[in-house]
Amino acid sequence: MARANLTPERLFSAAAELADLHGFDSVTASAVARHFGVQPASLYSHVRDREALLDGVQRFALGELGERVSHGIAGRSGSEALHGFASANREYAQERPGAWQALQRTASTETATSPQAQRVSALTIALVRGYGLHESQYVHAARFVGAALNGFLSQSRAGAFDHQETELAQSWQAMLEALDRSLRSWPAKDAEQ
Amino acid sequence: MARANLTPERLFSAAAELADLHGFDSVTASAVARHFGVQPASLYSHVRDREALLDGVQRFALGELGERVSHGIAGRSGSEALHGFASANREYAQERPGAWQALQRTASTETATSPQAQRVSALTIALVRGYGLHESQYVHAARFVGAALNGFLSQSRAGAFDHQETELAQSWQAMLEALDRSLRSWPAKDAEQ
DNA sequence: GTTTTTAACCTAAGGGATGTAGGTTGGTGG
DNA sequence: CCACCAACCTACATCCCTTAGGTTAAAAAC
Repeated sequence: MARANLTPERLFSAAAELADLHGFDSVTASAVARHFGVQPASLYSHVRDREALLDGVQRFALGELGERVSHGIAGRSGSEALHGFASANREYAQERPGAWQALQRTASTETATSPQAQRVSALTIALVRGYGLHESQYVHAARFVGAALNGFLSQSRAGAFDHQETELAQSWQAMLEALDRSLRSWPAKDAEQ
Repeated sequence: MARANLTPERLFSAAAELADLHGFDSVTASAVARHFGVQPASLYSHVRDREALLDGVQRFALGELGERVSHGIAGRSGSEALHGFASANREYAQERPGAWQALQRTASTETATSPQAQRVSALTIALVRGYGLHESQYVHAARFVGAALNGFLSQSRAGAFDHQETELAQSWQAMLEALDRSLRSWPAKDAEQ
């Protein structure tokens, strides 16, 4: 009986693929085990429990997103970087729907402090820095941008928007313009206020 | 054996309570049945399956949110209405965390077309109308506002923001100001563009 | 009030998932 | 080659979901 050579990393990426194919909710220890042709109990040599498996998928997805975002904003600033950043997010959600959904989970401490999470965070800060904001405002602006983009993608996927494709693209565009305007007019408050 | 007098509505609101107490993921047909002192199989006289149960919780939550938002924007416009709208959302997420989480599900067609969903949508449109936007822009602005607020609440809950309470409140405030600015500067495009 | 009907409940059953404990064995190192 | 170890398996207990058919409380009909 040759061994399947499971590793946590292989589990996470395979689970992400399964999520893309069948939906994030369908990712179970059993489904992943079937994918590798082993018994479900075998996975517990590599991950503590299902929660840890899904956490790992989340970190995997963060890594992929960070890669795309990094490319999307490379060499750009201001409005162009914003468009690159936003497109990277949107395309990831479209091309990796199941993996993207993993990002919506409540993050474990391990994930929240992971290099992958910190990379995405740093890239968002870099984006808003390109608008020349006061440094004390970076974190607020970054959260705003991240929230708006992710919120839009989340709500469009969840069916909260009654939409046609063209109209949705217009709403996306209008949102990017709104974000751009608000970033360009961000007040120069310093840390004293 | 007296009957428990189950109805779909009672199931949905009880499930929402359980979600608040134990987390949305813990809401199962079995848990709800235990709450009412009946066997799990009995629930299927009232809901088609677990999915339908969770859908109902979502509509229940939409109803509650709509009620709060309605009060939050009553008699207000512009920035004041925005603050009322945002506060209603934030307080709902804080006071009904489990029910709020039900809102993040992918909506069924029944839910997306429900009176509750349409009310929340109409209230959001009323909010942006108060900024004097061109009518063709209502839907885009409404989506932007809804996405930003929900995205922020979602990410703060999910641990995506490394935060302290004071800083988080400042980010929230900064976001409201950013939203206000972007709405006040929304371009007056008409439908031809 | 009594009887009949109906749908709300129950039991039984089958299938699936999760995770622990202990056993077996493939692969590595000496 | 042998010893060791961790990766795998089996067995098991517990829990969940849902269907089919049976029982019965409550509503409707007389």
